[in-house]
Order: sequence, then C-alpha cells, then structure tokens
Amino acid sequence: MTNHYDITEYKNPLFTVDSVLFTVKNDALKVLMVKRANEPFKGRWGLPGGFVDVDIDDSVSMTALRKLKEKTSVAPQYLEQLQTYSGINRDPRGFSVTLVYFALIAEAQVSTHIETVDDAKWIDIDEVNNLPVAFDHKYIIEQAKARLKQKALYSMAPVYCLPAHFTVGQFKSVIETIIGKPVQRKSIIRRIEAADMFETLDEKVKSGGRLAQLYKVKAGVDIVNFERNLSV
Amino acid sequence: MTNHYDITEYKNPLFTVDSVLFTVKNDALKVLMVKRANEPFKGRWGLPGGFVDVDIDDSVSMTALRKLKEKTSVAPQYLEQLQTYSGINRDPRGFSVTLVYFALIAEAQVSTHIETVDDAKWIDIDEVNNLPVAFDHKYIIEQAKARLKQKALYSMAPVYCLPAHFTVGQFKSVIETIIGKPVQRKSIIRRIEAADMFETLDEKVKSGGRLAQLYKVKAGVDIVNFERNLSV
DNA sequence: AATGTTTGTGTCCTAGCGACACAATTAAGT
DNA sequence: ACTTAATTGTGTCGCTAGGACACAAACATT
Repeated sequence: MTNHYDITEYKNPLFTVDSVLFTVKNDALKVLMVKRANEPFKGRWGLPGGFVDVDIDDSVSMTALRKLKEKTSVAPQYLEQLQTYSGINRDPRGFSVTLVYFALIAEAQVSTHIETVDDAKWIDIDEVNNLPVAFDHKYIIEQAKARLKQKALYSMAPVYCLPAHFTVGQFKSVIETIIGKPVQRKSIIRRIEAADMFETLDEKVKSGGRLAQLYKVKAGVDIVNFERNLSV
Repeated sequence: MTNHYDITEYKNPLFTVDSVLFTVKNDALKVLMVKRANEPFKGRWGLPGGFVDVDIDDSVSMTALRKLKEKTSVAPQYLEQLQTYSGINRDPRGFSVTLVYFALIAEAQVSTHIETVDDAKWIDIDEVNNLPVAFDHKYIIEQAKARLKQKALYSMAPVYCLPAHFTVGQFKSVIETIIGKPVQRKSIIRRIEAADMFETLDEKVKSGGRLAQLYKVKAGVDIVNFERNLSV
C-alpha cells in the first residue's frame, strides 16, 4: 500500500454545494432559483450553487457564500446547513453528493440586483411545482421550506427576512407567511421582549394607523430559540 | 468547452462519511471510537467511517451504515445526519469534507461484539478529551453531544439507546444521563402516553421495588417530537 | 410484620402562548 | 373640528403541559 495520499487515487463522488435562499416579498415566500446555463439540465431552473474551488474556498460555507454572491451581489443575513443529498441517480454524471445550505435575506437588499439579471429569479414557493426544475431540487426546496416553517415556530431567525429596521407588524406578517396561518400580535411582542435581542429605535414609521415602533437587532447577539413552539 | 462530464476534470475535495454512534451504558454516555489503522493520524482514535464506495453504496447513508456495521456488526436503531465539516486544514491530504451522521443504539445489542474486537471501543463522553483523537473529531463529538442533549428535551429519540423492551425507569435514566440533570418520572410517563408510540407488554420486570411495566415501540411508528422542551 | 425501595397516580403550581377586549394614535373623509 | 377606519400597543383571562411533591401500591429483605 502506498503512503503518499494522492487524492485522485480514490474514486470520489461528485461534490457540489447548493443553497436554498428564501425571502418574503409581498406576503409571499420566495426562493431564489437560477436558470442553468450548462448541462446537465441546461435551461431548467435550479438552486444557486456549484463546485468547491479548493484554491479559493477555505471551507464549504465559503463556497455557498461565493456562489450566492455571484447571483445576489451580497451575502445572506442568515446561513446554516440544511442537509446533504446524495445518490447514484440524481445526477447523470454519476454518483453525486450535494451539501445544501439554507439562507435568509431581506428582499429589499437584493431586489435591484435581481431585477437586472435574467438568469436568477425569485420564485414563489407555490410555483416551484410548475417550473422545469433540475436534479432533485424540487424535493430539496420542500425540505428547506419545512425546516424554515419549523424554525419560525421556535426561533427568531425569520427576522433575517426583514430589513435592518422593522416593525412588529412586519415581523408578524413574515412569520404568518412562513407558517401559513395567523399569529397573535401579542405573541410576537412577548417574544421580542423575552428574546432581548432587539432594541427600539427613536423613530416610528407610518403604517396606515397609529405610528409603529421600529426595532433592530442588537449588535453581536445570537438568534434566540424558545423552548415552546407557536401553535401549529 | 467540453461536454462529456468526466468527473476527474474537477478538482474534487476529499469526501468521507463518519458517524457519531452514542449509547448509554451504566448511566454514562458513551461514543464509539475506532483506533486508526492507517495514516493520517495512525494509532489515534477517530470516528467510524470512511470513503464512499460508489460501486456499493446507493447513497451516503449506506456508506455510514456499512462502516458502522463493520465495527458493530449491526445497524444502529436511529440514524440521522448531523452536519458536514470541511476545511483546508482538517486533513493533511488536502481540502476535505466529511459528512457526519448521528446514531443511537442499545448497548446490549452490540456489547458482545464490541468486546471481542480491540480496534473499536465505547469511550465515555467525558474521557474523549484525554484521548489522542484524530482530525477535528473531538469537536465533532462535542457538537453531536449538544445535538443529542437538545433532542432529548423535545423528542422520544433517546428510546433508541434502550433495548426493545424497557421500563419507565430505564427511559428516565437514559434521559437524565443525556441531559445531565434529574427529570420528573411523571413527565416521562406523561410523554409516553401522549406520544402514542409505545405499547405495554403483558409482562413486568423486577426493579428493586414494585414490579415495573415493560414498554416497547409500536411497529411502524415515527419518532414523536413535542412542542415544548423539558426544562433546562 | 416491619422496613426500604421503586413504581405508579393524583394534584397543585407555574410559564408561556391563544384569544380577546380595549385604549392610543394616525390618516382620511365630511 | 368631528367622525370613521385602520393599525398599534396593553391588559387580562384561559389553556396546556411540564415541575414539584405527596402518597398509595407492590415487591424484597430482614
């Protein structure tokens, strides 16, 4: 047996990194999809992602960020691993493994950029089924959506679908869009107070009725998780 | 640009699959570790795992199961993905990616086999720090332990550290071992009833006092998650 | 029969979310 | 200026499920 560790000596599976980037726009959950310029599945829509560049990327999260930046021009506000999908049949090139990240961003932060390109688009989550989708990305998006929904029940993470300054009403609306049913405003307020990860601004904003208090995420705080879910 | 998709044309990172297999033995949380027979880190202890064999494995979960079976002779009762770890520095052979699974098994199911081999051992979770450990596996085990602890608060998954027939007392003990603090017996009983995933056997077993009711998991049921955590 | 130990049940307390009423503000219309 | 509609913010009651704890039940040992 040799001892020099030539990596080409192993029959490595094809490894890629993809991301499911969500946002909420006009009370609808959207996912960023990219029209594939190359085979396989050329012309169909898929998740933004690609191969690791071992000369540039220090780790796979950098691959995910790099690929997302190519499409949105900015880094998402929230990024975590979803899952790895693999199999012998999911890619015609052979056994493939894809690590999928799960990301959130404020729509306003990327709207101008997305509108200027035509190979990347926000797709309404309910319309993914009507698109020609590459690989098993339809299934992956479903899984990511389920994870986002679950997360919205116990975590403050959905705040990263909002702009830096936001109101309780906006936050409530985002959560309702994600979990697909109404939520008590009071519950949101209670959690905002309990989380202790937001601060109020000396500014209010008009909202069709009484002026609404603006909040922002405190600097350097982590996302707070609660020990109880909102009711399903 | 060519169109024939030769996978060797990409500089693929080194991809491996490892597993953190937990069990509870004598009221202590144990993790299965393997003495490495080959470089790198030859002679140090690491997680059971290895390379995907694209000719045998249909997906990466099969790789995890196959490698675990090599060490324990049986498939774990519970298996889920933990996370993927990657980086330019974690393996001397170059940029590497490892997908880590998280597994649970009843100690009794593998005790005889583990005792006959000397390259695989149950390591007390508190003694991992005193071992020479390969790669970043020490860190990975910490993360897996945190995940297991969290899971024990809202899920029935820890039941898979128990034999097929078990008592409330044994279940309570396993949970206490995992989360590191006492739990009310009443809380366990309430959850067992609410989960509706167990059935009582027509058999009781002695336990130092009153005979204890035996339970087993109903056939074909999924693990139940609760909407509230046990207190931390 | 007495004691100790573990199992199982009943009950009260408590934290946190759901529901809802109502006050406080603001814009728009008359 | 007054009214109306809309939205924000507060107070409060109820419900649910876990925490705590008392106590009965069942078994072993002495």
